[in-house]
Amino acid sequence: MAINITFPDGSRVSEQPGTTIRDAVGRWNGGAVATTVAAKLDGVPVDFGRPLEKSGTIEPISINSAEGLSILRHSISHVMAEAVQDLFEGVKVAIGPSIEDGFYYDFDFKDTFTPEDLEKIESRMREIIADDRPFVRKEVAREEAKRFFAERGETYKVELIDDLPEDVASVSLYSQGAFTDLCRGPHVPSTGTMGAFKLLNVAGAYWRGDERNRMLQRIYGTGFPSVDELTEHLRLLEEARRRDHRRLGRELDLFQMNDEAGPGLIIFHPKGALLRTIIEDWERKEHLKRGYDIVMGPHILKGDLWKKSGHFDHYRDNMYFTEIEDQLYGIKPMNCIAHMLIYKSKIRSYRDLPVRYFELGTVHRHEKTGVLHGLMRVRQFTQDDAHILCTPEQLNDEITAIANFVADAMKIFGFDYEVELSTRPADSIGSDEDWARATTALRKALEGSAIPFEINEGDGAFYGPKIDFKLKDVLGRKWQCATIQCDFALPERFDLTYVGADGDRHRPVMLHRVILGSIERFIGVLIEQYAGAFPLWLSPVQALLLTVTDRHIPYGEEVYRKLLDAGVRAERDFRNEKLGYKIREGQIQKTPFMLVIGDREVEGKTITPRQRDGKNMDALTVEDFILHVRERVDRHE
RNA sequence: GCCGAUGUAGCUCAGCCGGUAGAGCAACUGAUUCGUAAUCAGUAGGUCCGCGGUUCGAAUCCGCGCAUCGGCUCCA
Repeated sequence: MAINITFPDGSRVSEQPGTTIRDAVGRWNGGAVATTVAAKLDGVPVDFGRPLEKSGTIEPISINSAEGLSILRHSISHVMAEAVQDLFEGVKVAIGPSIEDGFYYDFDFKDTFTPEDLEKIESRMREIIADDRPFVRKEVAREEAKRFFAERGETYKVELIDDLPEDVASVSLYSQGAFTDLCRGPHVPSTGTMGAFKLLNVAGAYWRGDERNRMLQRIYGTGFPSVDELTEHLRLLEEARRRDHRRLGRELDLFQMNDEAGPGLIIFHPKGALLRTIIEDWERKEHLKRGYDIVMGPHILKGDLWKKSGHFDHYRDNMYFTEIEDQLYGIKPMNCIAHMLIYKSKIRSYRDLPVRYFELGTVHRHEKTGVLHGLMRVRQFTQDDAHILCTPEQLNDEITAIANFVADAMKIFGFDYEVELSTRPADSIGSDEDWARATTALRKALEGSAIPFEINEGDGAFYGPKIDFKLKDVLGRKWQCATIQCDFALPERFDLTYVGADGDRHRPVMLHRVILGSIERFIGVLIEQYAGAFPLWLSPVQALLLTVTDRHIPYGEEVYRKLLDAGVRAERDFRNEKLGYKIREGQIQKTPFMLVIGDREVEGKTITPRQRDGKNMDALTVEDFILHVRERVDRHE
């Protein structure tokens, strides 16, 4: 009896049961077969060679789609696992999924894999690919699969099967040649369909991502349908290395990290400190404009306060402590405590709310050595932190205003971002009702502004749920910067109150929020975003003055003076070097403007700006140049 | 914190099987006074990450520690 198959374009064909999807697709559109790696049968991804059993819809998955790419990479990971087991005796396989930029497979092996091993594995993979072995799917009973892997000593697979929900009666196995893996699939039809791949590096990874478990060896690789796409991806990796803020930070003389000073501590050089000052000045201005008050708190506060706040019980491992005259003091990892003390300094009326306390607050957090990374992850950093105390009724407007603030800031710096809502973690304080209220408030504000978001279960702060803004840089990498946290717990613990219109005392709600997050991290992201070529308004040096010969120095000094007086950040290179040499150095430093001063300029009382893109502006007076710079700085260019 | 790799001049890197350290760029000095990405010549520069061990002798081999890099866990 024939069955009816519907394709995405609406066309229907009649097929005999047992016909493969491949054949059906071939009859529908012969051209599609070559680029198809699998298909969705009634919306469920399955192998291209799967026989049809009943009527339904088929949607081919192209190797050029995101889903197809993921299937390809997953298949490559199986081939890699086979190659590894071929080459090395006693390797156990764990898991090997496709990931955003490629794939990995985790192995348990007594020896360690070296970069040379990766080459050997790649060669063996090419042999397997040349064999063009089909990926064969087999559905077996759960117990049979367990026996199968137990006999082969594949204890990780046995554990995976044991942990399946009880109602799962059977699992699927995929084999290519002699290698069989527990796998949901689908896979590409055969090992001949592998596109272009490359193994990249080997790293440690805990079994099931739990640090209490055994550490396995993870081999990372990437794969693409074509060699060209692989080459382009490798070029992007190279580009990322070229933009690395640690490298540019040294080359542009922005900051250093110093072994003698200690890990995770940044020393800002004049240009880095200037860049930071520009950003911080912008922050102060923006916050005052938006109704925040600037405050400043101490770096250390008595231990009892940290006990009261819950930090001592829930955040102690991340804190540093010191002792003064037998009194325990905690070095602040967050800025909220002092802000609450400011709130408590007098009786507050509902008419005073909301209050918004802003501080460029420098905090210290103990980070494990292995996580430190340039400016992105450090032990001392400064947050553009604020705490807003408001009535429950004001909560929505305040959260919305912060989200708008984030949107405005990200626009100025040229970033896209994604939003996540993180809910209550296991280790936390406060009542269930308060957590529910806080989470709802955050969600409603996002929904009210039609901001799309994803839920990140159990990832909130210990005192409240949070909205995280993950900023995306030009290379598509994501960074956590802005965050809004809704907190009913700390106002309770510190007994913060306001007098309501009814004359009674009420509890305010506290919002913790940062816009750029850590200034250090944000600068790191900015360096990579702009590849060190900062826009004019941020550039520590906006204009570099270059003399052609020594006789132009007096006029050069005059110009330099005028620029400084006008607030233009200028530097001089009046050395006795050829112009081309000075320009090369200025260009390497990515200076927005180089102002050339020679006979023509001295005579006409002008300067000739050379832009970073290599083009010259027409000669103009210093005054006109200053106006030009000011206009562009005002537009945040 | 865990797994792995790495650590030589300011930077990038070479240095074989253990025999006492080298290049390019940068720096400094001199000459050159020059118009849009590198003028020429010379000089100087090293705790070979640190400590200990093996050895007649260690940058090189071994151990411990520190730091960095790539990941994992964690996170702004």
